Amino acid sequence: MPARPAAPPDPHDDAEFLRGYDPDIYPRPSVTVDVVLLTIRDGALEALVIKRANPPYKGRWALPGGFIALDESLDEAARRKLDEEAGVRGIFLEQLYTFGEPRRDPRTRVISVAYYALASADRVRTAVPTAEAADARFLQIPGELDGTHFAFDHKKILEVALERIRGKLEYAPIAFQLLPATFTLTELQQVYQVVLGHALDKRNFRVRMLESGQIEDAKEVRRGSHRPAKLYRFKGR
Amino acid sequence: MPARPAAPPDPHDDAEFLRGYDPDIYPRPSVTVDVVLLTIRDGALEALVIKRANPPYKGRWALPGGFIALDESLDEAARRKLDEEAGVRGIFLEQLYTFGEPRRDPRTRVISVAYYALASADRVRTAVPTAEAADARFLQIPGELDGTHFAFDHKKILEVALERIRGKLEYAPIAFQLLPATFTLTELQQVYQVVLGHALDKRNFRVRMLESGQIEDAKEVRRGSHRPAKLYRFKGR
DNA sequence: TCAAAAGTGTTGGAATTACACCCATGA
DNA sequence: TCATGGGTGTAATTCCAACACTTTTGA
Repeated sequence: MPARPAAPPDPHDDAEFLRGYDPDIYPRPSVTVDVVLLTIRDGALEALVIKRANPPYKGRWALPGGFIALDESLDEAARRKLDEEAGVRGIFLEQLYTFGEPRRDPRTRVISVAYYALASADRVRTAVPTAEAADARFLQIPGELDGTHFAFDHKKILEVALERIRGKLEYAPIAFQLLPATFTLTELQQVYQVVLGHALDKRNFRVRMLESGQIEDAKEVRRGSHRPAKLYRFKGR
Repeated sequence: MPARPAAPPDPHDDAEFLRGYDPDIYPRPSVTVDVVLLTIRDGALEALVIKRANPPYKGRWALPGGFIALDESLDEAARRKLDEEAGVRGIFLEQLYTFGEPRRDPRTRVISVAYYALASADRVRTAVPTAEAADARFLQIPGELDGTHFAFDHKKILEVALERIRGKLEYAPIAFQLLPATFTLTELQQVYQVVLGHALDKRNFRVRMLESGQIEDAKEVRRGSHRPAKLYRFKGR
């Protein structure tokens, strides 16, 4: 759901207006983006969190994110933060929800436009250490949500992200974003199971996927100490 | 998806931090809310739009909305704008999407948190005239979308709202928000048809609704110059 | 030969679609 | 009595859920 550029305004109208315009007639809040970066590792859904090196909430876990620049779009800000704080580029990213309770940040009024991003584990190696981050790690979701001390309302953001991705999994082709370019049907099924939080029937799952027309045979196999598995590829991207 | 209040921060940590905090170290954009107020009148889906009395985009049609105050939540700001600019209170309201392209407002960087609101026609009489509004009217959606000159990216916001409500109609009980407290099954069916943009089978629709458990018999009838129709009521709200 | 994961069909029930006529009322 | 919208059932099809064993490989 990306925003399109605005239609050009009537030129005479705006030139006239802009001469006298003072942006300070309305109070301005700070605006941040926060990104829920989700991946699957070791059969579990994980989200990147960063330990805050500075107050407020020093020592607590926070989502990667930060203040937007005035010349970048919200999507660009989210991608920049993903790059700077997680070292990840070019992955699936979508706006989640905007959190704007007046006291959600003790410093001042901060409105956070939250995003969620999906990446396969092989694209997300180790988090990049920055001046702001005392530490960074992947939290198991939803398993470690309750035992962790979060900064701001970031627990809530993670919960909303989980809810969104669970709902969306059923009708949108997003599971593939959590896998490398080629994958086995068992791996795809594991993505569904881990996100949804319950087991699925193998035979029904395979028929459903193959008949959905979303994937195609990659004409390769993956070998292990067992029967080789056919590899598939998502038809999009 | 309402935002919950943030968890309380560590007090010592924040007291220390706040003494030296300068909110101006990061540039701050302006933030507005814009509300897509949808209703159904004369068998058509309509959205309230307001003709701008001042630049920028003077004379073009815009959604009700405006700058947020620093001590109100985003939801509160949207409700305030609905009250001030449409004279409507207490209706269904949900966050839609946040639009933040750098040049979407020619004055300065403005980020708009868009909402959509649903109301029955009897709750939305005439729009309230304000200093900012040269005129206000209900636009037929999607019919009049293309022939109308909009301010900012408000056409895009309307399109996203329509897309959202269409998708949501199929799994969430929102159709009732567009009807008065009691309604006939034919009226309910019309809501679905108008939003989805295509006809539905009457017999299938009725069975589906009655078996869904979402509505109950209001033990009344509506009379006209034809056979009286049973009235129903939404079980929630 | 064994362990490990891959791969494969059928059946019963539920849900969905298509489809057309009679009913009750007010004018 | 007629115009208007209200109200009703059935059959065919498709979709979904439950269920267990054989195959292929590497160690």
